[in-house]
Amino acid sequence: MARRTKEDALATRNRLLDAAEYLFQSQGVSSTSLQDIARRAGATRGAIYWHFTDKADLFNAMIERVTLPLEAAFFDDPDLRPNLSPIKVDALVKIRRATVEALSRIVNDAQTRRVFEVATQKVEYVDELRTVRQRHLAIRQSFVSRFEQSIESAAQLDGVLLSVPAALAARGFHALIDGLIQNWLLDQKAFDLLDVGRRAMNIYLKGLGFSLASEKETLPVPRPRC
Amino acid sequence: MARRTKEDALATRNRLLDAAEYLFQSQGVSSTSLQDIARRAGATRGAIYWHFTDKADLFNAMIERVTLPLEAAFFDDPDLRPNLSPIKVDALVKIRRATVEALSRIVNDAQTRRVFEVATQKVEYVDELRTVRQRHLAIRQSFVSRFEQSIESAAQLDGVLLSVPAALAARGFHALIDGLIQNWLLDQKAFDLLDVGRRAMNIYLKGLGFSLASEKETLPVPRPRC
DNA sequence: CAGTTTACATACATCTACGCATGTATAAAT
DNA sequence: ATTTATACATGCGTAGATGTATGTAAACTG
Repeated sequence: MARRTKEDALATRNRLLDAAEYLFQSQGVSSTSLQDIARRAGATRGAIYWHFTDKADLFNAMIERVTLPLEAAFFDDPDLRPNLSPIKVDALVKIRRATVEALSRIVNDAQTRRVFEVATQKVEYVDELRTVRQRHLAIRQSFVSRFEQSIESAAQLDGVLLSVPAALAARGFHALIDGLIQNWLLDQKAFDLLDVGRRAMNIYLKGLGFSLASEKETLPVPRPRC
Repeated sequence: MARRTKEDALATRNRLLDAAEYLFQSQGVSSTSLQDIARRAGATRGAIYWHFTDKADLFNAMIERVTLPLEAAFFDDPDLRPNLSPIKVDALVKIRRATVEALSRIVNDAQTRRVFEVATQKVEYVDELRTVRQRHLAIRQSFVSRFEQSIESAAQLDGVLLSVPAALAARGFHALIDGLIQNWLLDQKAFDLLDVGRRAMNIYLKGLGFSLASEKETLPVPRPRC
């Protein structure tokens, strides 16, 4: 067949990724053949081997198509960067906002949801996907570290003295949110992710000693150290 | 070859399951062939097709070999049954004990850990494993319901008034513990599951309004309603 | 406008898994 | 002591799936 222009090629690539996304979600990664993907994209395996080296590479590209923007949104948000100015704004507000934002993205954006579902239920993490797994671990660590900084900063600002190390508190916070997401993905009509997520988050933060003044998305009122 | 006695047959079956457990963990379920499993068990595919109908059936048996005893331990424990006597013992103590028990089982029992790892990372939940998935969902719901009962009962006993419905509180509690387990399974040297689990649990319960008098495994001192 | 590269399609060769059918030696039943 | 059912082993056919090699027409380059 004929050679296409660069935009056509990119479109083909995206159609392949779209097809992979759909088929991976409905049949699982390993039982989806490259043939299946090509067919659904209206192409042949030749196109796949042109754009990707193999199935693992295709999978990786599919993941990054949604996670890269997601990470960028999280890590580039100036509201979320650890702020080093002498006058601190409440880091807790940032955490709350970012968490709710992440949850609502999963609930509302079908593509994000599909890819998360694939990544958590429809793939086996073995040797050939080791790079994907390692990236996942690194990202997770970044999240936890940022939570840790924010919690520490917020504790200082609000005059809260933590009963556990901030690192541990952050680990728990992440596990709570991650656990909710995964459980929701397993059975999406079991509960309302946004509502339960928001309230469970507040429970946890309250357990850490933080006031819930900012629970209603208002700016927090710093409390004097008790 | 020769027919074996019933105990021999059972031993063969267990060797097959052992082999599957090991190979599933190290290579993933779908890239492990029945041939691989048979070879590692010192048998042939014939033995597998005798004991199981297919790979999904084998997988299911492997899962149930560890989850059935686990569920039995949890649901048959008289200490954990919702107690209907007028004089209630603190349900929170039961929850704490059961949770710590579950965590330490995962940390200390290699087989449990292997199977959990397979079930969460090394398998794709698609149509043929639908029954496994549905069982998983049902079990999870049982856990959450029991947590809900216990939280409600504990709140009544301790004079705590919950800021959220008990069902929601239970959902969050389960997500926290489940999230910690899954994250720990992904990177087991990232943190100490038992320690972090215990303390994160206490943070969450404190956020629900419960006193931490029983944190040190002592019996709780019921507080008057404030 | 000839040559080159791109963006695929087509064809081929290999490999491996699965399911079933059949063989078989022994334990258990009668 | 037969007979029968059990607990496997062996062999066969078939059906994809993967990777690579090769073909090709159009876009791009000079």
